[in-house]
Amino acid sequence: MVSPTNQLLAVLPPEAYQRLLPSLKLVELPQHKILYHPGENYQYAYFPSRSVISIVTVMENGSMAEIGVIGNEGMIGLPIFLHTNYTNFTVIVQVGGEAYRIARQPLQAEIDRNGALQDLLRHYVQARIVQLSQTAACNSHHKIEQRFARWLLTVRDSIQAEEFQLTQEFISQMLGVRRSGVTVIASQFQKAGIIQYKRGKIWIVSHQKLEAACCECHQIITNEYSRLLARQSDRQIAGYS
Amino acid sequence: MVSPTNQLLAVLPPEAYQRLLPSLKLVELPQHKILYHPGENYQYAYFPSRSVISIVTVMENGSMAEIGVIGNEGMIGLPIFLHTNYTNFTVIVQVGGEAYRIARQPLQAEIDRNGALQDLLRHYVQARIVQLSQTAACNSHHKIEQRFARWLLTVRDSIQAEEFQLTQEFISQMLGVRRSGVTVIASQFQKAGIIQYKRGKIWIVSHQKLEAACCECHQIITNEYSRLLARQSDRQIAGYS
DNA sequence: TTACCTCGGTTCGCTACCGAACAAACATAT
DNA sequence: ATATGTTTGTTCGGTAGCGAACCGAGGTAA
Repeated sequence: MVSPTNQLLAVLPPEAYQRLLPSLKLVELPQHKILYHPGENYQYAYFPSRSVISIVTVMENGSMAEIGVIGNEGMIGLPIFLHTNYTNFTVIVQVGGEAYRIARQPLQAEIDRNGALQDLLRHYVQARIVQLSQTAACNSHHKIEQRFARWLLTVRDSIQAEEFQLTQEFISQMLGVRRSGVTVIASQFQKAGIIQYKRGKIWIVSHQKLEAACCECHQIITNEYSRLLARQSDRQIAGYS
Repeated sequence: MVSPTNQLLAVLPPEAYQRLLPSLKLVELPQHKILYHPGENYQYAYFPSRSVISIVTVMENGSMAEIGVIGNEGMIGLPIFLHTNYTNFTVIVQVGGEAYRIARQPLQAEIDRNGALQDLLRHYVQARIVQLSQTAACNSHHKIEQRFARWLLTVRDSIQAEEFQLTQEFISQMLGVRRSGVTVIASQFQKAGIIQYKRGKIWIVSHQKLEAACCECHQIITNEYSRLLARQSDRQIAGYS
């Protein structure tokens, strides 16, 4: 198995990475830990390597909506890059595991060099915007079945594993639907040989079948991430000038 | 009536604004004109002053979802700022009117000075992300009635007028619902003395009642825009350092 | 053992919204 | 005035998903 790491950090040029390295600390994020409450200032950014982090919003009527899933392709901490201190969303660990943590100041210092990290984060912002936009469209126009499939694929890609610790109750909150709604679909998927699950553990049996059950949204988001997060050198050849 | 202009341009310090001025051209955007097709490179940015522009995505099943509304508080052209050339969305003029247009190069040049414009756009990106996130949540959890009310308020704020040229058919596409669904709500709103409409023209009778019919989402987005787009001088006092 | 808690399976009636179709009112061009 | 297209009003059956409730199976702890 390839050494698990974060894709954003991996595409940085060696010099930039070396400058960040002393400030990066590998931490273990426990499942369901809340990294940021609404309005809380961002003191650290996180680059997940084997964890999945969700950004969610809680509405006045009490219902919840997940508005971002960040895995090893991304970073928690855009408010630092965007000079805006905080957001009104909740940031919660969805699947526990390792992440690289860095404090605000050293990250800011590297960004302020106007080099590769700044370029990379600009592209990353665009990728997140596309992810968000597609989520907005998907939420309103696709069925629970497709959204559930997409969500599983996203988690799979984020932690590069086919099995994870997740209850249907938790999944239903992320999808913003009833728990019993998830149960019905999960049971269908299990009968169809797509997944298997048992008391809070769920694993993907057939990746292909899962993709078939999914809407186009997953592919669109994946494509956008690969387009925008190619290596610096590639970008200098093919990119904008 | 105050001179109509764009709020982003208005909060720029005079020097930065003066540098942009020779490149800014006031253009008239006709209703329903498509500014960018999916994948099309951004050659111009637009700062609406009295127009409203929508960013929409069309899904494989043919349904449409609006993922952004930009009025005089915003800009079309984030892909230029983010160095990513294009998006896969469609940009269409929703309510025709004036906008300031600027070509990619002069805008990029001013951004590259690393001054006030770059700071401002960073904040603007954050505001757009919040807008998008709230839209995603709103789309899945709020009723057509509330979303319709919110949408009208957004348009009102964007062009600072109580009356606009919009068919129910067009509105239904922006909301991603059936046209007859909009008709029913519009008719209710008219009976309740909230709006009036007639063959493609619609006007707000009671702003207060409209806000009452709306979900919290409009207020949340509005608050975020005012927080982040305060004048440079204010931000230096209260802001991040 | 007993008790308790968590997780998943299943059912009930209900509501919002869909897709489709058709009709009526209005506007514009001839 | 007549014809044609646009915009809105209304209705129909159908369905996806809701909220609430209840049950049972599996795990954990005394």
